[in-house]
Amino acid sequence: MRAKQTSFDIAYRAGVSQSTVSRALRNSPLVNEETRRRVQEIAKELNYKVDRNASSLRTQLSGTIALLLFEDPTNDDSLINPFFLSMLGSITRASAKKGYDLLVSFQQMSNDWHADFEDTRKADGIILLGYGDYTDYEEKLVQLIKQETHFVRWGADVKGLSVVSVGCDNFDGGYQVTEHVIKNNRQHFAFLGGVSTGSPEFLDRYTGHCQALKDNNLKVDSNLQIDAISTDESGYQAAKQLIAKGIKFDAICTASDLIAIGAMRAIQEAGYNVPGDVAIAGFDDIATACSTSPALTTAKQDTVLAGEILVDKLLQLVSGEEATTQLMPATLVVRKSCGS
Amino acid sequence: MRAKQTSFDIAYRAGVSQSTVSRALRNSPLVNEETRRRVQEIAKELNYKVDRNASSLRTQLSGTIALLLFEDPTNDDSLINPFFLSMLGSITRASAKKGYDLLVSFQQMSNDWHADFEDTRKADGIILLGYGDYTDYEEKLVQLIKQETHFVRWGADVKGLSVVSVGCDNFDGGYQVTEHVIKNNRQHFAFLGGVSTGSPEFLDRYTGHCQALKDNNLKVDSNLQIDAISTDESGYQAAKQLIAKGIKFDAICTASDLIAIGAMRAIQEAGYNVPGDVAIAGFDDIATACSTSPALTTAKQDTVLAGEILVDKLLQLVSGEEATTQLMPATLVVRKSCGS
DNA sequence: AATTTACATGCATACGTATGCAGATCAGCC
DNA sequence: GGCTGATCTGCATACGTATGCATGTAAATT
Repeated sequence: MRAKQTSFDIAYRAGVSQSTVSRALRNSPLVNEETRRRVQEIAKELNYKVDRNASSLRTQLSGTIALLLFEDPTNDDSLINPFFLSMLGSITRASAKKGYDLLVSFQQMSNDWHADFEDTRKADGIILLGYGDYTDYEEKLVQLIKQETHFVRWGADVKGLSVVSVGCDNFDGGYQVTEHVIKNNRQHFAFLGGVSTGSPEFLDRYTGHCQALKDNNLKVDSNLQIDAISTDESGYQAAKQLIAKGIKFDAICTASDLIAIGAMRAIQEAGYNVPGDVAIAGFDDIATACSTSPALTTAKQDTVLAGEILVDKLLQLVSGEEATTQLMPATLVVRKSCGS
Repeated sequence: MRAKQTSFDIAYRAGVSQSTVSRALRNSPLVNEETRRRVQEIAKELNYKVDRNASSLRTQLSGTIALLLFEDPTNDDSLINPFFLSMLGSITRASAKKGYDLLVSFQQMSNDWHADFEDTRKADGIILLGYGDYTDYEEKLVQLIKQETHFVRWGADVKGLSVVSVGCDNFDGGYQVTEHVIKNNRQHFAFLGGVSTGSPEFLDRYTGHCQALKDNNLKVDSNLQIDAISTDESGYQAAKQLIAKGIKFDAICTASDLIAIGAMRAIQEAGYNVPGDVAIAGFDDIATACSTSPALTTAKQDTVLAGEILVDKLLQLVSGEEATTQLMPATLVVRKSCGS
């Protein structure tokens, strides 16, 4: 029916050549003001849109960013970490703001991302999102660098690799939260979240936590640290394990809000009052954090800002500029779960 | 450095023509078994990937699906309804399974989606996701149909339009949940969720709710129905409003989990016990639903299945086949918030 | 008037792939 | 041996755009 319009159709209608149409639509200074307006008007009238494939083929630029999400494989497939979903939302908005489309993909570590996205010219650059707790992750990054892939990643800085990372100051976040809880007169701290096996992010949060304890002359009891991955179920189990140990504690710091939420449930089911008997703190500030009862005190990672920075840095790389790793502040968000 | 490989490079290495390479890689029966294997081997070795733009330009097929999310503009930007995020996840997986890429975009109603995605050849088809509670939404659909856009939408069937919709049986879901609560010996029901101004989905849930009441000889008190949009804050406010009315109630059904979560908070803060004094039921079964305290009884919409069906139907349309509107069952998920 | 300059347009082509058509090779058959 | 048919390969071209180069025109300068 309504056959697709090409730049030739516009050219015919406007009485100019196809070249002029192309130039007019891209606001080339080469084309006369009056001509430009006429062409653009006709294009608008006919609802003409540049064929992205032809354009990309010619310019070798796709105008698209690929967002690769890789999740903890120990997680249930259907559950996507809400923190990353929030990042996804902000990245979508940030790229739209820059006029880029966003290709979203859940990825396997096994794939060759450069080949899959840059060689195919599906995307100009890649954003990596996910906790970096795989053994072969670093090797993957090395490969990407060698292939000169344009990419940035969310997460802690990777020592020794010239990778652009945008991450949150996990150490400081863990420190702040813990210090806040200490001020609420807690002395016996537990920590839930993978440390030995977990992601570097979790480890940093734990390290910050421990530092805050030390700075306040409190003891770090490794018996009160229990591994957990970032699901509320895992937090629930970890908390039950913790209770079962029978060691006294009056505060739980966690490596993520999901863990905290699960822990809170376990603690409350065990008959303790939060924060009366036990203070519980999270990390991330996911949307749910303000809907728990009591509302969760946590360290906020600003996902909106993070999304924008990731996109900005990636586009810098794409356009051949340098870009630097950046650490974003974590902000203490005080709610009810740790007292005042 | 590592210059991009083209099919000509492969052809040269394999000692055949570019045409043969193209055919071999697409598994054309025209090409000799032995040749095919050799070509594919070399391609793999050189890590060659077909240029998607060139391929799409030639075939006029993008191998991409566009997912358009439009949200209730009354919502805060940064908050994305977790139900839709869950759908996004399942749609991403479903399209990957079909070998399609997914372009994600938050959309304004004002745009011409056909022009933006099909005319640009960025996508072969479109999936619409969002509550359909705008006045100009139907007009938008009419336009899409007229433009012969390939699209499917999530939501209730649209009467009078030949649109492929995949939606949940909201009426039945509302009915089931309400009936379950009634069986737990509740008599005075409140309902939170936009009815007059809201989406057709919310209205259906309410209608099912009312029908269940009637079938059980219970009264529908319109004073106990309060509008709310799908955020926990809105649910919180609505519940406070409800309490302020001073009318007796022992059960609250809601149009969404987020509303239920907000309502639960308000109810608990007011000193009531859930479910002892007041039963609270949700709708959707978002991830958070099992992490509230008490865990939320709700009507589950199977997002994984929904995502697959949406993608399947869209691809049917893209390939020129017919596709039909489909209603998916809602499943009662009994947890703790309504008694047993 | 001749020459330069500035500006605006068109011509021709390349981006990398997919495919219709023609040609080549070879087996099988009368 | 000549012919048909089957099987495989290559040639040539089109998809729709962007851009280097050449061309054309009018104004400005000498």
